[in-house]
Amino acid sequence: MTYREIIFSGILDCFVELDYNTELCSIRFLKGEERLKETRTKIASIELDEYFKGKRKDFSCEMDISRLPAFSRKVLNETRKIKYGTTITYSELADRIGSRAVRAVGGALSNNPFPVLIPCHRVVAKSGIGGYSSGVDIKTRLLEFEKNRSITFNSS
DNA sequence: AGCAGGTTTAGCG
DNA sequence: CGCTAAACCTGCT
Repeated sequence: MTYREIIFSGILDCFVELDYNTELCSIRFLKGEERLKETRTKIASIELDEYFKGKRKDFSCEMDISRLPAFSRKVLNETRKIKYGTTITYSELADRIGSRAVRAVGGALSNNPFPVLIPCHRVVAKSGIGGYSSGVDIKTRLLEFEKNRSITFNSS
């Protein structure tokens, strides 16, 4: 029994698919042009939708990453601490978990099952934006969006 | 074992 | 500044 919800992201101009089991198990961006029907009943879908509408900065929903390798879990848990509208580099993230495996950090991020919820887009290269498994264009838009939105949050 | 990464640094033009 | 090469560590075959 698997359950699927779809929301639309205006800022990314694409649909986003959330797969649930008993818990949320994956998030991905849909590339196709086709119109899809949106459904938002689960907490993660609702919170993610609010995020895309600029009404939410952090997430309360549960994310199960227990089956991932230990190193990946460390990386993702550390990534969750990065605040809205800010960025750190791959090497800094490696430092924070007491490792020098900057490349492996990138590898762990590329396997992030919950993009946006676990803000791997906030990890950038020392010079340049770095990569993003769903496409660097998405990463760029997310960062731009958060940067502009931070100003709004602070001044309101 | 071997290999490929969402990197980084240094070295050279 | 741009390009190349090598070192770094983890996870998959």
